[in-house]
Amino acid sequence: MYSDSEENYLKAIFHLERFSKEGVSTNAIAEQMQTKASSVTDMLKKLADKKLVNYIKYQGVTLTNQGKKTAASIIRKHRLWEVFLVEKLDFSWDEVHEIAEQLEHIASEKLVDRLDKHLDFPKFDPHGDPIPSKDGTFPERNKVLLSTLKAGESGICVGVKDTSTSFLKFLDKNGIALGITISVLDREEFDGSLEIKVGDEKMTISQLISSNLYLKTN
Amino acid sequence: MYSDSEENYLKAIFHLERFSKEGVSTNAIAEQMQTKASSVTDMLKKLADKKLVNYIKYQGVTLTNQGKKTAASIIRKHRLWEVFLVEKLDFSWDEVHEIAEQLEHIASEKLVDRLDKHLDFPKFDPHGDPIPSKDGTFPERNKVLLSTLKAGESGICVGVKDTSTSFLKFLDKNGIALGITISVLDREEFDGSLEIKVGDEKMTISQLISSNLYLKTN
DNA sequence: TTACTTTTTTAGTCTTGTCTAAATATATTT
DNA sequence: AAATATATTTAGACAAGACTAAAAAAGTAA
Repeated sequence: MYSDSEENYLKAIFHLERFSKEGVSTNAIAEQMQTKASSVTDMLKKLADKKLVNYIKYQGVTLTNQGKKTAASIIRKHRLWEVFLVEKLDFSWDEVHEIAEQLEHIASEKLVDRLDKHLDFPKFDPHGDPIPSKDGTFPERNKVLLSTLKAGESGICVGVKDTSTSFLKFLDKNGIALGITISVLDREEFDGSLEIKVGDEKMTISQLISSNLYLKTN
Repeated sequence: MYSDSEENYLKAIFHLERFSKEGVSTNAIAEQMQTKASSVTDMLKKLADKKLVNYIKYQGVTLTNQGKKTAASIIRKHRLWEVFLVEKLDFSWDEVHEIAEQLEHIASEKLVDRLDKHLDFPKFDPHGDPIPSKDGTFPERNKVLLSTLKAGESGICVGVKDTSTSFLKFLDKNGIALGITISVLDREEFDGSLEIKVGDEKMTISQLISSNLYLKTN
């Protein structure tokens, strides 16, 4: 249906759209895709011809409904494959992204449906990100950044904001994973660092760390 | 490492090499790949540059050791994915080929190893074809064509020679699948047709059918 | 408003993989 | 061996997707 490259652009625009109220800029896409602005312009014209984006010269782009639907289906495939890799093939959550980047382009609706069923219809991927349903709607979850908790509060880790390998490795090394309970023992107002308890371990983490960890509180 | 297209050519040459004692001809590859002879010539030059084939103008090609190893690894991935689709996702054996054609190009050695383990190291795919090991060696199996059996003999279905969708559908419709026991009740010498028993059902099949079904006898 | 900077687009080129049409090599007949 | 047929390669073109360098538009500052 669409080329791998077209699908990657749609995905990039979809992710960028959540942060910009206006249309997404050419340069923003170029940075996200690790490519040149001129290549982006070329592709935007093609996507516009196919009615996947609304593109006005010098004004950035937005996805059409068809574009959104397509992007959601790619994200759906990506996240389902991530669940598969972690749950069934015992990969750790910091290893699966690159492989899922390839698997998300496999074309077969039946395959995706069967995979979804095989995994028992998961609603969130190993990073805690929501898996859109077939019709493109994203499930919601009550999540809050660890950095917003006060001393004495606690919650269960349900996701990360920064998905970089270095951050995920840091979490692994410190025993922080999905489902782990984290309590805030004390908070240093000067630099926003927190003293927390993870399982039985006490540790101090910087504001940068705590503002990239999502918890579910009760 | 190699492009999808390069991998597909290697696979095609690998399969064709088993039938021709000499080098594989340009036209044979073109037919197998559903493309034009001129496109094949172009690609053969590229593969020769990369030391994957031995190519002499007008004389056809053979795979180098590197070429054979690469082809075997692609076939390995293809067949492991087919096992996965049938065993884990409940696809039938006539539906999996196209999807596996896509999955075979996913690059991740770790993924293949984990998949192999997850499937409990299968030696044959759902069509009964051998799955090469990591080092590229193919397992052997004592198999014989149904058409070579005499009246009174029987065996267990372990594979097919013709893998076309129409043939596989015919088998499905008639209750013939891997692991099914087939007995030869009578043989008509005039046209080579056989009266056979499949489970509790008696039926008559043509020579064309019986010469495309592999059985394991004891 | 004019001058300067940044962003975006255009124009032209490159690579990969494909194609058609024409040329050349090999195979087969007579 | 010459004539014909078939197989293969070459030459030139095209589409997709990316790039560089230059031009044009938009944004910012004096």
